[in-house]
Amino acid sequence: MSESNDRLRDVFRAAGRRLTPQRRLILEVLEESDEHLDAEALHDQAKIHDPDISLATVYRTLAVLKEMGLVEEHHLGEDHSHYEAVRDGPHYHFTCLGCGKVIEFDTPLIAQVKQELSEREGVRVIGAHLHLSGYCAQCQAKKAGGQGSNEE
Amino acid sequence: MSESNDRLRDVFRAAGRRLTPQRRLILEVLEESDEHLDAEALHDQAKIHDPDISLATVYRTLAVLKEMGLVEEHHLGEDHSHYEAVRDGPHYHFTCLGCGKVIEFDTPLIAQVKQELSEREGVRVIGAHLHLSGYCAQCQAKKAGGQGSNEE
DNA sequence: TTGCTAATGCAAATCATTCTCAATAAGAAG
DNA sequence: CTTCTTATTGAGAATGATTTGCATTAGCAA
Repeated sequence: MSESNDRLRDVFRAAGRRLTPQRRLILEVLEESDEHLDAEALHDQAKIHDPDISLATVYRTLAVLKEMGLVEEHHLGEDHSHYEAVRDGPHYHFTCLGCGKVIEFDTPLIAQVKQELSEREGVRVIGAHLHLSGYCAQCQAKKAGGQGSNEE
Repeated sequence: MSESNDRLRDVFRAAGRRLTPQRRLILEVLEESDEHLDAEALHDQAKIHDPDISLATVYRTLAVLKEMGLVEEHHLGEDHSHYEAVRDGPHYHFTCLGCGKVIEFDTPLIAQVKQELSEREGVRVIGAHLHLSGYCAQCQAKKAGGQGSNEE
């Protein structure tokens, strides 16, 4: 317990930052969640383990983690942000306009788009967000079948 | 002037909405702008022609136009929204993290991604937002050349 | 022209996010 | 293990964007 515990601390030290229990907690909650949490949901989850953690700290930590590349911010709905721990490679999102479900996917085609744009415009591409929207299979069936609305 | 004037009105009527001078003005400002205006900039522009138009009306109209498919909303920077009149086909954005410049581009590869995802997941894709970020040619040169910072 | 009701302007209200500041605690140094 | 420096925290006020309530105005169908 005295050795593996310091991996994350080293990452923070390398970034010239301090590893606090709050930061560790916030990152853990994000990593253990399958969802794309927003700041408030994240705060709620974190409060289970540390009832005193403040929303301001959540936002501040999110900014730090984002800067360190450990977390990504997404604008999925129309309003506020959602956050996600960076696991493997980049991936993209599809949101169902009917039920709100989010499907994650990946595709090499985006790398091609980056390549294409880099050559055409001379830019250096660092980040890519792709957000598709439409209707999932279930919601299509629902609309086609009957006009009964049993979904909010 | 008594005939072409009603094109837009018909579009509104078909949507069960009223065409007001304010709505016409807001759409005109958006259509005549090359930029991706935010609500406040749009309000400023609109006030030139109608000093009494309110910011609330700008937001309300933007929502209506978006719903009618005449306008698109983008999250380009990190904070508030920018709006753009829908002209032709879909197109995508690159934002320079150095100077904030926005480059618009199009690519058939996104259509491929849609196709791919539709087949794989059975979804029906309606909208697509692709937002790349990085550094434009000038900002790369600036960073490489000297450390002189002449840019905010 | 009339009447119904959507749309407007204004100001107050919300919502998400950031900031201020005194108190606390991480981590480097001794 | 104690000390010191200063980044980080919690609480709440502040900010900025967007929305809403309400009384008034004005589209547009009849």
